[in-house]
Amino acid sequence: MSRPNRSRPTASIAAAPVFAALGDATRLALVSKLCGGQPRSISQLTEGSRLTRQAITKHLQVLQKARIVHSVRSGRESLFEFDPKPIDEIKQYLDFVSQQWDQTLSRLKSFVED
Amino acid sequence: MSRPNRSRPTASIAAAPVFAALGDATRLALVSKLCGGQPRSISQLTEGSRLTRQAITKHLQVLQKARIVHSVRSGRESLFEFDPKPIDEIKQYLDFVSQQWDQTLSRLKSFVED
DNA sequence: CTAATATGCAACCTGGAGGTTGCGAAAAGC
DNA sequence: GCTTTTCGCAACCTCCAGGTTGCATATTAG
Repeated sequence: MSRPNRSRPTASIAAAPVFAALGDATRLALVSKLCGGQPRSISQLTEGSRLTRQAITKHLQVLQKARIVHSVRSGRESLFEFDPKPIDEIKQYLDFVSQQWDQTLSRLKSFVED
Repeated sequence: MSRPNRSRPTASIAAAPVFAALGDATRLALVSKLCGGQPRSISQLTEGSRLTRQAITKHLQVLQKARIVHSVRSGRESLFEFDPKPIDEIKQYLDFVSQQWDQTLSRLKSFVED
């Protein structure tokens, strides 16, 4: 069988859409609200913002396409709830990057100490 | 003095530009190359890609504005090297999000067990 | 039933992201 | 000195993200 191939960068390029979804202050604020666990309706999520409900709706759909969030219809309102998997995945990618960099630093250190 | 104010979401909205900088497959590939520690010139970084050198240059400038990378001129070529701080910062934000979610799960668990 | 609430859908606008080409200038090779 | 390399700058193009307004529809309240 092929190598286990743990977290090589080529595969992690799939993380780009998740990063892109988080690359907006409005959407980051939405994630911060929803990761607390309580599902909230679009109107509730619009409440604090100066943006329109439709703008917030579009942002929520971007988050939903990145699977960071999903919606459940309940009566006349659609409730959005947080989904942790994509964020765990990009954390793995960032850990890979940090680890590569730390290896560089330790190689440099042992070279200087030599 | 004002509260220590550890990692509340409002402050972490400053992470949005860093996420945006990582929200592109080309730039993710550049980061993956550079986090290995070896500084590389623009031509070297263009080598594998199907894009133009100027396109790669623009991507590098985006990464540089997000402080994920910085350039040093050396003769006729400008070498880019990785900078770990912004990535550490967004890792902290993601840890905050995961932690919030985990607290929700444990609250739910203790409620069910009750 | 009627009114208020919550949402969906569609058209529209604007700015900037991502990419290209063309040209000029500085460094290095020969 | 002449020729490559390597890069920077600028103009230009296309497309979509982000935002708005307007209207239609379903659901709940009274």
